[in-house]
Amino acid sequence: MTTRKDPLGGAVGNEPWWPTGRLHTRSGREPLSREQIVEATIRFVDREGLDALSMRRLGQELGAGATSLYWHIKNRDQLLDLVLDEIMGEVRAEVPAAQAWRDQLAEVARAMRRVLVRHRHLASLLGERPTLGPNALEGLEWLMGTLRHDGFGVLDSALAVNLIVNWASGYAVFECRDPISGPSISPDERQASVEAIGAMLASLPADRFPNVVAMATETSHLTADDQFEYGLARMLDGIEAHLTPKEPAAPPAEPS
Amino acid sequence: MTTRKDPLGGAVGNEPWWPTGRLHTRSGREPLSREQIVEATIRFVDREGLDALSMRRLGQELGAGATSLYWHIKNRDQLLDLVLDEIMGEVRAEVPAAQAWRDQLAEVARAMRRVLVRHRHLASLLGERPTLGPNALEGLEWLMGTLRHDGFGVLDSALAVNLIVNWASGYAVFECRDPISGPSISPDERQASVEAIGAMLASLPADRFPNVVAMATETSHLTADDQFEYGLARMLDGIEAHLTPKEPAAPPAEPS
DNA sequence: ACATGACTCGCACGGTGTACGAGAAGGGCG
DNA sequence: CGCCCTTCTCGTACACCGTGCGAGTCATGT
Repeated sequence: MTTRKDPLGGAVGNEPWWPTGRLHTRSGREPLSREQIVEATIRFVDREGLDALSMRRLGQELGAGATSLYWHIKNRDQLLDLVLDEIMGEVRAEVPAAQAWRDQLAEVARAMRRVLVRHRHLASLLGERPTLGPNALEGLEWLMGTLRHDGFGVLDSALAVNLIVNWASGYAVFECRDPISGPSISPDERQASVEAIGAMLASLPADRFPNVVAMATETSHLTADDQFEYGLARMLDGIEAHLTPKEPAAPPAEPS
Repeated sequence: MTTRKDPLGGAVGNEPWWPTGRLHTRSGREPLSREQIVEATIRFVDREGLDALSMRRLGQELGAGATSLYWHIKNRDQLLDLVLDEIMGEVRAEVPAAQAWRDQLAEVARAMRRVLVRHRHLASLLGERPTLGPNALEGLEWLMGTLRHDGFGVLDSALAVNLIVNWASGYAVFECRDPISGPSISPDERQASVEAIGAMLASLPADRFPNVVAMATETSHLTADDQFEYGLARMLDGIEAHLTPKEPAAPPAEPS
């Protein structure tokens, strides 16, 4: 509400574009900000895991008191919503722009998986709370736009986008959940869990679980990328086969 | 130090993680049992939600002290593992036996979604912990067996099963996640909340989110079943198209 | 009669989220 | 200059959490 003159003639009425708030608190440090808290939360959870996250520990991470955070965020749940939307922004930021709808959907799926695997301890949040933040909506809007520009109808775009994004998210969540997968954990951790699960599967009676044992042995050379690309290809094949014969590059398109 | 025996399968070497120890009551009165605790947990969470679950409240549900439960279960996490495997047993129990692989996979996907929606507050657990319990393994073994019996190779079966089960689980988790939590169990109420979210999306600023708004309005008549069946059909189409024309023996052959 | 094993449970400890209110400090205004 | 108002931090407090520990109860084996 400060009515200060804007020397550069900015159009802002309420706030200058540069923070004019106080620079020092009684402890001499810059005040917290919501962005700072969200960033610190992501950093902390990436490093120590989601179970280790508490408001007190997060306060320590920021060199602040635990309850100081509550001036900037409503509660812990809202903080997690902000965190989730932030990494949805990461997805949106790093998906390459492709020409054809098929490549576009594939790149979105890969970017979603890449980001979730990078923040593997945050992936499980996707199963607990809806992602309706501004970044998620903006990404959805953009992806819908590219498909429509390729000649997809609204209904076809919605179904295809929903299917691809849902599947890629779910795949990544399960991949991050399962310690046997997840290429971003340290090798010794991964080795330990692989051996543990392998030993468990080996302990299964081969007469009662012949197919599971066969599966475990014959798929041992498959990486998570292999299975992801397999599913992605099958899904895009199914979508493509279901399209009406009229092809892209046609602005108007009607759902079948 | 007291050297008490406990019914849990402690000191595991290559044993599966689930408890293998037996328990039997000697007293005339019926004491607690692991099955009783698991059943009460499912009942409680279905009624009051996952956040309301605590060992003290669960003890009240059973008319027992909170710490009495710890004789039968190792800790809360193991209890949730048991709960998850129990509803995996529900899935296994109610999937109809079909003849063709395509119908078989479809019925498994539908049963998975049906059970998770029935226990909607438990669905999010799937995103947090792997499901490697005996019921899940048995169902996996059985499904792999049916596909192999239909001529699928081990690798093809594994990829297809993994894809379908992962997708159906993820879809159901997200479906259960989106409706606002509450005592609503009936599908009508659930559908109502889905429509409420659709209405919220349709009220977004149409100039900034034209495609999202168009999607929300044009898909308002779609039920969750419609979208599930759409995705299921696309996925099975993709799998079918990838099969070698005649019979099994299709190596992974992953495109890039 | 006595020991033993199978359970149950009260207590306590250190942790959690967060409501509350006291305080500190910079900016605006007299 | 003093004074207040807004902004922001944080210590304290409260109810609740998971669960380790050991004492207590009771049926059964010998």
